[in-house]
Amino acid sequence: MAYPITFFTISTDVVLFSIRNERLEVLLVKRQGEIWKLPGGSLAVNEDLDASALRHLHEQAGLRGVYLEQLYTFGQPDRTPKNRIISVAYYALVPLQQLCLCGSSTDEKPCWFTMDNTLPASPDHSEIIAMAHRRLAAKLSYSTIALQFMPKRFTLSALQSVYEIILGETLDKRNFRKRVLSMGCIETTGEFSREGNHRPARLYRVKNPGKVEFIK
Amino acid sequence: MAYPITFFTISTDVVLFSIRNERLEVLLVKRQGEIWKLPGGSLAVNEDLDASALRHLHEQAGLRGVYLEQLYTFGQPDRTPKNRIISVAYYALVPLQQLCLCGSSTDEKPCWFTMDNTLPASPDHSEIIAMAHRRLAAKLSYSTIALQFMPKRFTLSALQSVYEIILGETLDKRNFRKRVLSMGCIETTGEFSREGNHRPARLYRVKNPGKVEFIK
DNA sequence: GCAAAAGTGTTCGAGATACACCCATGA
DNA sequence: TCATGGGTGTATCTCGAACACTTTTGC
Repeated sequence: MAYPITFFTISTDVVLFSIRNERLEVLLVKRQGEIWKLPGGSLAVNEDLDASALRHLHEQAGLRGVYLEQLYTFGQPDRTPKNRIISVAYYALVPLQQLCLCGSSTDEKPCWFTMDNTLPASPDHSEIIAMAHRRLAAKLSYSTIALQFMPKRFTLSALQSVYEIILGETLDKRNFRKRVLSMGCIETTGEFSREGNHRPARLYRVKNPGKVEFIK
Repeated sequence: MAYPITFFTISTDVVLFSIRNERLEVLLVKRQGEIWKLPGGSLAVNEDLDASALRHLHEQAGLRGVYLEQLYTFGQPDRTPKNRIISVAYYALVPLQQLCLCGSSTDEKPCWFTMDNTLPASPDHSEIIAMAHRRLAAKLSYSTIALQFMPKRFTLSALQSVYEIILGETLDKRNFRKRVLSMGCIETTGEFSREGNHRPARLYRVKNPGKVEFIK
C-alpha cells in the first residue's frame, strides 16, 4: 500500500426538523459553556451509522422513533477548528405534537430555533443545516415526506399548511386536496376536529406511517 | 463525554460509469491475487473526501477531470470481512472516448464490466454499485447529467442512445430532440459527423461542460 | 346573523405523446 | 438505385393552474 492507513474521528449529526408556531424549526443543543450545535456526536465501536444518529437524538433530545435519512458526509480537513472530524450528517422529521424534550439523559439543553439566518450554529453546522433544508424542500415535490410531520390524525388544512411553510408560498386549496388525495397515501378516519367557531374538519390518517413513497 | 472517542478507517470508493459497446459499464480494478473491487482506498491525512476519490481514480485508472458526486456513506460494522471500514462512496461519469486506462501508477488492473448481475464485485461493493445505478437513472429525468457521458462533439442520435441505454427503453426521436433542445444546454457546432453510408449528422457541443443543471 | 374555516367542480392552456415520411450520403 | 441513419411537424391527450361560492359551526 503506497499510503499509510490513518484513522479518523467520525461523528453523526442530525438536523431535526419540525413545524412549530407556523414555522419550520430546527433543534439545536447546548452544553454548559459551549455554543449551540446539532444533536450528534461520536460514532461508537461496532455501532451502525444510522443507529448512532438515532442514539444521539435519544440521548440529547429524548426522542425515539423519528424518521431519519442520511444527508451527506462532510469531511473538509479544516471544517472544524481543532481536530479533524468527519461528519456523517442526517436529517430527521418529527410530528408537530411529539415534542417532549424531557428525556435528555446528558446535560445537553435542547431548544427549537426558527429556520432563518439568525441560527446560532457554527459555520460547519450551518452548512449542514442549509443542505438539509434544500433537500427537504426538494423532496416535498417528489415524495410523501411531508406526512412525517403530521400527528396521528390531522386535517387537510393542517397538511396544506405544512407544505406552505416549507415551500414558502401559498397553495390553492382545491388543487392541493385533489393532488394529495390522488396520491392514495392518506385516508379519512371518520372523525372530525371540531374546534373553533366554524365547520368541523374531517380528520385523516397516513396509511403507511413510517413509509416515505415516491410520487408522480 | 459519556462515550470514549474512537477512531475509524475511512475509504473513498468510486463507481465509475461509462457507455461502451451500447451498454452501461462500470470500472473495477484488481490487484494481483485479489478480487475485483471499485477503484478507491484509504482517505489520507488532511485530504478532502472528494480529493481522495479523485486521487484514487487517477492512481488506479489514470483518469483526471471526471464528473464526480458523493453517493452515500456505508458503515455497517459487518459490511467488510476483516476490519470495519467506513466507505464514503462516490459515483463518476466519463465520456465514451476518454477511456485511456493507461496511466495506472500502481499495480491495479482496471477493467470495464457491463452492468448486470454478473459483476464480480464483493457484496459490499455490489450494494454501492446498485445504489449508484439507481441514482444515475433517477437523475437522468431531472438533470442534465447524461451530458457528462458525451465527448466534446456528438450527434443527437448518440445522446439519445445514452438515454436509452441507461433507462432501458427506446425513445421517440422527434420528441427526444424537441425536449433536449428546449433545455438550452447544448448548441450546434456547425460541423457534421460524416461517417457511414448515410446523411451526415449535425455535431453538437455542451454549453457548460462541467455543469450539471436541474431541469423541468 | 355573523364571522371563520371547511368543503367542493369546471374551464383553460401548456406540455407530453403518438405518429410517417423525405433527405443526404456511400457503396 | 439502394441501404442506412439523419432530420422534420401536427394532432391529440393529459395534467396542472386558475378560479368562487355554499356549508357548518360557535358566539
